[in-house]
Amino acid sequence: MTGDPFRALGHPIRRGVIERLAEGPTTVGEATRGFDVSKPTLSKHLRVLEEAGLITRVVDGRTHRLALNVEPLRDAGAWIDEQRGRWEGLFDAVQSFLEERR
Amino acid sequence: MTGDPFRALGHPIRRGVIERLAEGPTTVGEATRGFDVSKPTLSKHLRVLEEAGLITRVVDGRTHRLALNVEPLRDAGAWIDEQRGRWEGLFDAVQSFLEERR
DNA sequence: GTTATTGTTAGTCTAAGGGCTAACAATGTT
DNA sequence: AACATTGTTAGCCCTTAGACTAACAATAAC
Repeated sequence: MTGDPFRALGHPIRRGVIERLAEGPTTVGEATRGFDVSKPTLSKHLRVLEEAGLITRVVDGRTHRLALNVEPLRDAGAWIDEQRGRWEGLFDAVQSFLEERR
Repeated sequence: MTGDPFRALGHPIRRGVIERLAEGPTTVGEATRGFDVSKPTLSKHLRVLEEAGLITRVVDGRTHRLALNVEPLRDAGAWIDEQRGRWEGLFDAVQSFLEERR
């Protein structure tokens, strides 16, 4: 888990893979079907997701079964909610702040 | 808003700036204080955040006042929650999936 | 035992990311 | 008017990201 989950989520293809896996675990082939890039490129994207802890791989014969790993997603969501929550407790301050000073 | 919010959140310095702004709007100098990189580098990071719609800038004399913009944060959080929610409705399928097949 | 399928590894290429210094622009301060 | 402060722009450098092709490894199917 050397990778940063936020960074891993920073590429649309990787988010696309996450979306597919969110509907159920599946193989590499299925999880990456339709993205218009080469297989090696997709393989790299999967590795980034794996290193960030966002997906788990179980080798099953010649196919690799992928599953979503929600913990990092939960953490990322919690961070976002935390920042949002703090900010939203400050609307009065924001209002006065945004006013031009004379 | 040409930038991708997820990508913008992919750098620790940028997340750090978000964390500071979550505690209240402030100036560039304050929001970036303590990060051990040069001013131009920080300026670039701010631009990335701005282009992703995550922060708003109000020029006030020679200082620039920054404010957090929660909408993209909310969207990002919603996306994460959605994926997580879908996945968590599947635990039975996951269990059977993860078992080795003989 | 070939051949097909699934997926990764190795190596290369190019562009973008993230850093720096030097210089500037704009405003405040004295 | 001169200087200080706040912040950006311009230009450079180096590394990493993200793509490709070619080749391989492992298993399944025939």
